[in-house]
Parts: sequence; C-alpha cells; structure tokens
Amino acid sequence: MTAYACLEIYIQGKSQPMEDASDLLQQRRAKIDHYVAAGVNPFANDFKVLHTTAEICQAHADDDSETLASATVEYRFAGRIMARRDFGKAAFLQVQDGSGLMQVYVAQKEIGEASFVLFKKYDIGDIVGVCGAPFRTKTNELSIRASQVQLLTKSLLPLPEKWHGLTDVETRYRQRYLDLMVNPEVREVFRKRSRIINLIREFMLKHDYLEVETPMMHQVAGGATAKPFVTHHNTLKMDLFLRIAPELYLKRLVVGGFDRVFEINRNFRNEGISIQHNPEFTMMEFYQAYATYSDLMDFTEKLICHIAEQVCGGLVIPYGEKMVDLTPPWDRLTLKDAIVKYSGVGREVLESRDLSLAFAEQKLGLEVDANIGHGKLLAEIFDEVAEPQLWNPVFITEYPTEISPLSRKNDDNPEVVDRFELFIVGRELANAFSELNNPIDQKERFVRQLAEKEAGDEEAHAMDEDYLRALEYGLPPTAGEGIGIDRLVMLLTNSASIRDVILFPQMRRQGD
RNA sequence: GGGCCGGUAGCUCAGUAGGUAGAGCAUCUGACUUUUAAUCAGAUGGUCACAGGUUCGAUCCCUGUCCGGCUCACCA
Repeated sequence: MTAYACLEIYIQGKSQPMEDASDLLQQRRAKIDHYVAAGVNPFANDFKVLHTTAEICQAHADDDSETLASATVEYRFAGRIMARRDFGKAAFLQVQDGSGLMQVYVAQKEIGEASFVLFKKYDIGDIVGVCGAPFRTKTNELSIRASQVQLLTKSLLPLPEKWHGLTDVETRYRQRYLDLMVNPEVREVFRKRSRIINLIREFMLKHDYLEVETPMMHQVAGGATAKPFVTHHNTLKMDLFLRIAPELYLKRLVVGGFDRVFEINRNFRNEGISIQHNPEFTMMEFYQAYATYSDLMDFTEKLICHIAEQVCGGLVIPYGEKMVDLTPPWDRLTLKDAIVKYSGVGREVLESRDLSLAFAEQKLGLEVDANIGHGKLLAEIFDEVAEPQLWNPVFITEYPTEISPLSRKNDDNPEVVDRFELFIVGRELANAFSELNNPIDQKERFVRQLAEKEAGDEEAHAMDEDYLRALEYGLPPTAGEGIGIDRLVMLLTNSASIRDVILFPQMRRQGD
C-alpha cells in the first residue's frame, strides 16, 4: 500500500468518530488528522534504521565532549519516546529501542522551523526515527543532536506514569506489551528465559541428543497423572486430548532407534491455576537409551549448574529472601529417609501402612481416603512434611511403585522404582526414572490404573495399546526425565510467580 | 471450589464516621535553546467495577455478580 493510500484511509477514518473515545484518545486522533492535512504520513514506513541505541552507547562510552565534538559520525536509529522535556525552541527526548535508551536533543535551529512545528505535536509513546551526531550535555550525558526526526508511528493511548510506572498486576498480565514497554526488569526476565532455553538446547545437542517434535493432540492422554483438555477434530469426527506429557511418544522414538531424544514444548493440564501452575507450561523431556536414572542425576546436576553459571554468573544465587546453593554434589535422599529427617517419625512407622495412616491422620492432620495405598500415603506424607523444607537441591529416590506406573521396579525391592525427583526451593523441578520396558509388567500396571480410573480416580492413566505394542517390539533399557522449564526460569530469575516468567499467562475472560 | 484482601481520573494513589470526589504524573493552553521525576502560570478530565437493597439522599452500609491478588485443596 502506498503512503498516499494510507493517508486516504485515515481521512476516511476521520468521518467515523469513535463515540466512546476518551478525550485523550480524541486529542491524539486529531493530531493524526493534523499530520494528514499537512501531507505527513503518521505511520511512515520509509525510515532506514542503521544503528541501535546500545551500539551508539558502546561506541562512545569513553569519549569526552572534545572527542565527540570533532567526530563526524551520524547515526540513524528509531524507537519509542518514553519522556520529553520541552524548552521553547528545543527539547530533550528519551528514545527507547529494543537495545536500550538514548537521549535526543531536538532544536529548531537544527531541524528547521517546519519540522519543529510537526515535532511539537509528538507525544510520549510515539515511535520516531532519529538522525544525528553524538555529543555530551552539560551534565555529561551522551546524547544525539538530531539533524532529522521523523514520526514513524503515532501512538493513540497514553503510557503509564513515568515514575511509578505500571504496577497493577492484572494489567501487566493482560497487556504484557505495556508491561514490557515500561518495565525494563520484565524485559530482562524474558531475555533470560530465552537464553536459558537456548543454553539447554545447546547442552542437549552437544551431548548427542536429537531434538524432536511429537504430537500435541493425543487420542489417549498418557504419560502423566493429570486431567486433560479435550478438543474435537471435525473431519475425523473424534475427540482429541491436548497432551499432558510427551513421554509415551518419545519412548516410541527410542524403540524406533533414536537412542537420545529431547523435546522442549508445552504440556496442558486441566487443573488449578496458582503461583506455580499455569494450564499450559513448558517442559523439557529427554530419553537416553542404555542409561539409568542414576546417570540422569549426574547429568541433571551438570546441566542446571552449567546454565546457572552462564545466566547468574555463579552457583550461589538469591531466591526470595534467602540464597540457594547449587554447588555440586547435590544431596540424595530416599523418600522415607526424607520423611524421617524432616518429621522425626520413627522409620518403623513408615514400614507399616496402618501406622503410617495413623501418623498422617493423627500427627499431621491429613485427611486421606481410608483405603489409600501404602505408597500413595507415603507420597502424601512426604509432600506434607519434607517437600517445603527442601531448599537447596536434593534428589529424592525410592518412590513407591504404586504411584509410578511407567517406571522400572528396583531389582532388589519391587515395592519401589528406580526414580528420582529433584527439589529446589521447596518445589519439584524434575522427575526422572529408568523406564519400564517390560511389556508384560507395563500391561499389568495399566490394568491397575484402569481399575483406579473406574474407581473414580480421574487422573489415573489410560490404557495405550499402541504404546504396549511398541514395548513388545522392545524398548532398550532407557532412562528419561522431565524438567519444568518455567520453574527453572523462576529459580534463575528470582521470580515468585510462574506468571512472571510466562509472557501471556492464562487469565479469566475480562468483562467489557 | 473454600477462606482472606482488593477494584476511585490514562497511570500511581488519597478520601468521604452516608450530603454524588481530590493530589501527583500524563493531557490541553501559554512562557522557556542543556533538561534528565525539568521549571513556572492556567485549564480539562470520574456512571467511585456492575446490579439490586436500606435511606430524604449511597462511592461509603447490606446482598449478589464480575475481575484480580494471596492462601488452602489438586497438581509440575
């Protein structure tokens, strides 16, 4: 579309005033009309950007006024006006681009009277192109003396207040673009998130893992205990589930001969929203043939320490009011030992289901189903007494077989599986196990899950016949793991809420 | 879903022991060519979340609804 055609559209738009528009909005729409009348396109797209504010700052960080005065360089950059301070025939702007912030000095003497008249109508929030040479002001701030300014995008809505900024969390989450515009620390969190994911990917590739993509829409929702979202395919006339985990597909790939695979992507779970739960969240799952869960503990320690060093510059990092020490080696504790350590209960109590039940109900005040299995009960006791205490990294092992339907039983004790979960700052960050590759055992576990499903457990695993068939062809001895990326990013960016590390967290529909 | 707290101008917040609202910033007008939360003078701007109830009168008291935060439950 030509610039002229654009102008025509704005002229047409002028004849359809927005009845409910606020004064502020109307004032700015009037400015658009003013520009159009003056033959200036308020949404110009012909400004060539050649530099960033960060480049300019870096190039002249050490130059004093005299050095700059003799320089002949001219820069071309663009960004949003974040502040303006007017002085009659001159003004200072703060212009922000993707790399940073630059002060611009605009004087009528420099840009000419006609341009200055147009410039006078620029608002905070407008996006402008700037050409000019660097200099230092009286207060020694590196600035650009504009030889030319051009309006590139007229902004119609006012920005939040310059000093307090935008603090209302509801607006910050619903209009993240505003949050990012005015809160630099928010931009930094999401830059770090991107960096963390890149580092993970790099680390996995370096260790010969193949990155794959498996379906997000599943006919059977498997691989985790969770309630799925349901959707519908019209042509196939069938309901599908958004995946709750990629596990069963990734293991099919190991059956197919990809010995090391990983996937970084979203899982969807139809459950509560909280400070550490979003309905869609990012998980990295990876599988390695001929490895055990024990190998994965070493691997996880190396991976997370590597990333923390790169992103945080060290292994002792702040989280909330306290520090977390990620220095290896990380503690390893069995589930029962952790309960004993943090509750002081006698180990013999945990060996008996009935004594454990009495302990849970009478000492801990837990309300549990009277028919609860011993394994599930131990897990609940652990969650109550130990999990919140696990501040520095610790691998918890020897999970009950009963709550681990996809894990390999321990050779010495079939009551537990070869599995660990990693806890940091009182939260589960990773879950890993040696995979159950015996199809006969797997089928029995599925049957047991089915029974629990029929007994009313909405989250029990469904039977996946094709997955069983894959196991019947033979899954090599394999270990697999899932790492909650959002929670890892929370840890490394010192964020209290998962919503602070997800760009567009799920919110209720806003009434209009 | 339960409990607690909250929703007042574009933003950040006051306020009214019930008599329909204020400040700062932003915006508009004017002055100003080195400011940086610029300054100075003046002005505009609100269905006080929404709907009922009590009352002569409700932004304020009561009830319900919507939205948000924290928390408990479920979970990663």
